[in-house]
Amino acid sequence: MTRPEPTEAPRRQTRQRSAVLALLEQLDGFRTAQDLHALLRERGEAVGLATVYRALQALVDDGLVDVLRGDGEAAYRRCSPVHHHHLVCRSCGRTVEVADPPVERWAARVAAEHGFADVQHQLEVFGTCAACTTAR
Amino acid sequence: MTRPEPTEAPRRQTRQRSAVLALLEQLDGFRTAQDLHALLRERGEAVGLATVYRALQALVDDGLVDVLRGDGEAAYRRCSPVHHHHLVCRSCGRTVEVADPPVERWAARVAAEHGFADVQHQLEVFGTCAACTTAR
DNA sequence: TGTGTTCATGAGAATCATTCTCGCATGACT
DNA sequence: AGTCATGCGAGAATGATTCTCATGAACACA
Repeated sequence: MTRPEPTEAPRRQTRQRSAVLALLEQLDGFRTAQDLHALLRERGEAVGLATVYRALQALVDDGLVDVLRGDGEAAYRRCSPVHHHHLVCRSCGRTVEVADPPVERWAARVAAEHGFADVQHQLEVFGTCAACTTAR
Repeated sequence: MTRPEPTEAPRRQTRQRSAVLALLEQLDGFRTAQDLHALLRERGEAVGLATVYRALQALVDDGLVDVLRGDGEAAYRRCSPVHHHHLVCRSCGRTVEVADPPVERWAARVAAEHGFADVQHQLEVFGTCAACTTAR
């Protein structure tokens, strides 16, 4: 009811897509597509930039990766498939996944009060992590 | 301690900036810079696109306008200067400002638990408003 | 109210991330 | 192995935003 998925596209497994996912698995924090592309090249994995974008989109569609839109460029991160939010260090990018049932309920209630239906919400928390705070 | 504002730039009042702000006052919902530019031209207000961007940035810096980054393009809206969040209709763009003390506390607590300092958060709720729901 | 200094404007070029095009390569399935 | 749709790569195209720089307008002060 929330996700009809009419044209269930058969996803094909290729070296490039595996490489992108594998790289994301090792990283901890949000990275831009361009960053990921550069990292792959450094490691000798020859992957085109357009392909990185396509792979990331596919992963996002499959719910394996989350997107964060900072100023101008989008950042991606391997995430758990259950609904959650992020606590992101604005200095080093380290990220913690956090759940918050109260916010879910609050969003639904406020939306209902104003007559809004089919509600979604996005919540991100930014701060400076302990390591970065002491390091300065 | 939260806003040092070291180089308090003297903001100059010009016809163009007033026009942008005046237009935003009349509109209800988030609009892109390009939209605003087009609207101004329709109304006979000759304003350059670059100037619209500059004016919007200034307004955002002054806390008079809020930004929303959808896919690719940023949207702007005249908002109250107190901290709040938005309930946005994804169909017609109509927007309601909502406050939520519990979320504020929750964000602060979760951040503290993970050792994060200097915390900020962004929360937006999207849905379909009553008018758009019945109109379909 | 004149006048100079300084900041703002505008047209178009430049930048930058992202997407598209299209010919070729390669998975998946028989 | 053979077929064939799907994915890939390089570079062009797109589209939003920012920059450049010569000109114009605000503001402070005499």
